[in-house]
Order: sequence, then structure tokens, then C-alpha cells
Amino acid sequence: MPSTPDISHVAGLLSDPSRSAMLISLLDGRPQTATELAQRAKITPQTASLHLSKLVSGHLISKEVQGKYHYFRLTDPNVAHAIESLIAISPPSKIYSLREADEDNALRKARTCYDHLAGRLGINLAESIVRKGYIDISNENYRVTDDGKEFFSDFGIDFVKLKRRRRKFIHPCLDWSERTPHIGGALGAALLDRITELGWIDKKASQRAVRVTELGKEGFRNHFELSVD
DNA sequence: ATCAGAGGTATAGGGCCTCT
DNA sequence: AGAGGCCCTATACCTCTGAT
Repeated sequence: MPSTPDISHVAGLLSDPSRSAMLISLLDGRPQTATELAQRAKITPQTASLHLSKLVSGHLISKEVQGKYHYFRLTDPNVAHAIESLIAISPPSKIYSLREADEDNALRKARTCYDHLAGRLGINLAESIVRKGYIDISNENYRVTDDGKEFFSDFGIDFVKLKRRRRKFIHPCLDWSERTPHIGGALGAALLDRITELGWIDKKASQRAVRVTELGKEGFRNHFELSVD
């Protein structure tokens, strides 16, 4: 008889507010030190260090030592996907200041979800791609059409190389702020890489929120018929 | 090459809180 | 009351950098 997966261990690791705050901070895919994560979770570095060691032993995050710095990151996109899904079914956190409200608005507008684009921009981009017939939705799954293959190749994405990767090629990733899926998987990551490379978005070093540049506004309009304010 | 200082992380011990 | 978990402070350890 197949054994039942034990989700209680992972759920236990996620159940602490400090640990979940650090995991959410790691959602942008950027490696961060224990001290940075401690600031995010509003705890001391020593406490953060303890929590991080538990998350490492639970295989939710991995650690890379570079000199005196210890960089932590999510182990793989599946962890990010799981956290985003939990955020989608969680009640919104209370906002106490104008700064928090601004950050929340910026995140809802456009942000990275581990290694792909999310927020209203991510949703609108996915909807535009579907509308143009580059991606087909069947049984709530994404499939790239022949037109899509041609379009993504023209857009500068190496489709063949992407297909060879062991990672899931494309999947709908539920957006916690919009409750609508955006494009996840290897193609979602490649899209974000290409958009960043083209200078369409500006990723701030310490934030998940991204800003669309003037070049990006033009690019999204010309390639995806998207008007970004 | 060696040493001291600074920055960052890990660990130990204790207080506090919650649950049973 | 006891157990368990979280967070804090104090301290030790590691690594890097700059001065000598």
C-alpha cells in the first residue's frame, strides 16, 4: 500500500509567523542573509538563525555560504508555488501605515512570484497571451499552441532549450492578490528573464514589487496589446 | 604573515506564553 | 503544574578586511 505523504511536518514549519514572513520574503527568488530575513520578520538575527536552520532541515530552503555571509533561498519553485497558494487562501494582513499600504499596492500591481511575473501585470499578460491564441487553456491547464511557439521564439525565448529542462514547462500559478492564474513554470521564468533583459521592468534590489519602465510600457503595448499605467 | 576589529551566524540558558 | 514552543540576551565562533 502506498504511504500517505506527511504534510504535517511541512505545515508545522510554515505555521510560525516569523518563519512564514521569512519564506514570503524569499518568494522573489533572491538569496538573502539571516540578518536581512530577521529584519523582514522583525526578530533578532539569533532567533532568525534558529528558524532558518529548521527550514533548511525541512528542505524548504537551502543555504549557501560565501565567506562570512550565509545566503538562504527557497529550494525550488514547488516551494514558492505552495507558499503562493497558501497566501491565496489566507486572510489579508492588517495594514497599519501609509508605507505598508503603498508596498501592498505596488505588490498587487506587479511583482515577481519566485521567478515569474505576478500581480495584475502578470494576470493581464497571461490573459493577453491566451487571447492572442499563443496559449490554449484546457481542463485548467496551459498548453502552448503552434502560433505560440513561433511567437515566443520571435520574442527571444529558446523554446527547444526550455523544453529540455527537467522542470515543468508551463502551469497556471494562482495569484494570491487577484485570485486568477498567471503563467508559471519554465516558460513563465523565461518570460520574466526576457522582459527584464529588454529593460521593460525595473526590479528593486530589496523588494518583490517591480516597476514597468517607459520602454516596458511601449513593449507591452506593441507585443501584447497591453496598456500599463 | 600576523594581528585586531568588525560583521555575521550559531548555540546555550532562561523568561514568557499557551495548551493540556 | 508540566510540557512545549518562541524569543531574548549573552557568548562563542568564523570569516573578511585593513593596518603593521
